[in-house]
Amino acid sequence: MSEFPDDCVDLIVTSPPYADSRKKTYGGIHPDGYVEWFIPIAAELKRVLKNDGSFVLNIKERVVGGERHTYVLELVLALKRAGWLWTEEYMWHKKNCSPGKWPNRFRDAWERCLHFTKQKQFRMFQENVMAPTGDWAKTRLKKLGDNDKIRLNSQVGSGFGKNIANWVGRDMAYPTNVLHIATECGNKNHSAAFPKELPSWFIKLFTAEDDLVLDPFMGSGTSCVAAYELGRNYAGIELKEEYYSEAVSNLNDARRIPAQRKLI
Amino acid sequence: MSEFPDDCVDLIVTSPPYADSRKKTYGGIHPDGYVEWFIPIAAELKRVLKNDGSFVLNIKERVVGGERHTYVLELVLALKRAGWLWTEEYMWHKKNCSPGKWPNRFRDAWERCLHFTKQKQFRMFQENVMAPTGDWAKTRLKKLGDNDKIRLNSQVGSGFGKNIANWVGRDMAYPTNVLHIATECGNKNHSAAFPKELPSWFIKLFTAEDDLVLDPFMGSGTSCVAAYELGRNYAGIELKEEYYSEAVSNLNDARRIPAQRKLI
DNA sequence: GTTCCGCATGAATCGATAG
DNA sequence: ACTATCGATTCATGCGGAA
Repeated sequence: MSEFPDDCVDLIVTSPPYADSRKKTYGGIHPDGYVEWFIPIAAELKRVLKNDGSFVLNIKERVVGGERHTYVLELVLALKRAGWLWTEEYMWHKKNCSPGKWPNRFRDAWERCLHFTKQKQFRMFQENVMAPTGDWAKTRLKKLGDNDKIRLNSQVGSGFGKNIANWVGRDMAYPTNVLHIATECGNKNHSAAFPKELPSWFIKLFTAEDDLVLDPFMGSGTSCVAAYELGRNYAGIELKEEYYSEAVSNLNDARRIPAQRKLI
Repeated sequence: MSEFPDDCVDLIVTSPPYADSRKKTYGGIHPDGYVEWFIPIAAELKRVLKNDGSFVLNIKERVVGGERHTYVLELVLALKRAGWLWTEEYMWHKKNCSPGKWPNRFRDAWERCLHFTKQKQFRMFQENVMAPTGDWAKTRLKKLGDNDKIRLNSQVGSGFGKNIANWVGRDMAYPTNVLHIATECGNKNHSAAFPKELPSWFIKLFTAEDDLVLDPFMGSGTSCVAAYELGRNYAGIELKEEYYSEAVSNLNDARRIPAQRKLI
């Protein structure tokens, strides 16, 4: 990242390695040292980000010794001390979270999407993530699983399927700061990073076409693919050769999404 | 609270006055002094709570100067330093959050329900809050009319009708740590407290009948009414005479919920 | 062409066992 | 005494193949 000029990135959206969770692939950052490890990286991120840009950090603290570790809370405080503004905390509701049963807790079905900026005024294109509502939702929701109806009745969510584009011009509403997105599982080879819908949503919200999106922990390139599909420029950084190759492969397979579908 | 004996409360569930948000009614605790104000109260809460009890704190940080204030994060760290275990953070997704539009953020549709305990081992009755599974919904609900679905839907989490009870143990699944509950939009006089469903869920999860539930910021008594309805004992503390009277009135109107419905 | 069913899969966590 | 590994538990999703 040191080769990047100052103030050149419009949006940073990333999902860094979670503390201790991928020790086999990333070497494992210990929770107690997580903040110390992250802060110098955040300083470079702040340097390359434009003043009216945004930094979206997808992260969730792990359970250590029966309680939630506090390194994410401490990271927010440390980033504030480093000059970042903690503008908002979006919530990713994972509709299909990992199974399991334990005596003292339920399955964890949400992650944080922390939104940091360099200044109070920043670029935001709210219309780009409007979601359907009203009568439209009633008819469209019929095609969703019954389970969605039961658990998430009448919710105006954060973007549904891709064919949503057909309904442009009908009743649309601004979303909330809660995103309802399923994790990608199934027949993918790579270890499922966050679902493409997640970076897509923030890319649509915080950038325009031809803007530059950076993912400093690229992994298999989900954020970069999302940026490419939406007609944005992208930059990704990845230390692991294996992940890098996979990202290149995924980006080669990626296709731009037709313009009229970008608005949704 | 100083009159309470040690280790007498099974569950503390409360929604304290949010910093600066109700200054007209509560005198307004400034965000910067929030932790300092809360810590001595938390010490008393820790004294009166049984060792295997739980403390559920419903709270959300306000926006101050364009960014989220950090007093809630600092409160968690301070409570940990005071000996509390930060066992879990449940998320309350407000299905119908208040309308509004701002240039730099969307409507806030979630609040934290922080779960603290005194020790790793605590009482938890997971079966009491089980919800229908996806398969159950797909196969069983298909034959019901839409009205039936809606009616059932509205009762998820707050006790089902009688005929649903027949299915207990067959097609029920444990919930996640995300609660989908609508805010109560009725024309109540008091400034909107949390919906009764929220304390009800935690009361069912963390207490048995005849246990003692405490709400140290009773307000209009929502938590106490929930406890009473579920056959628990309750204690509430409220400084404002006006709120206290309203709570007494609400408690006089409350009715116990028939036993067979408590289990769902 | 639909609808239905079966199956693999996942940023998980706990408790017990082994080093 | 402390850390590392492993089995058990559990459910929404999306795919492919079958009806």
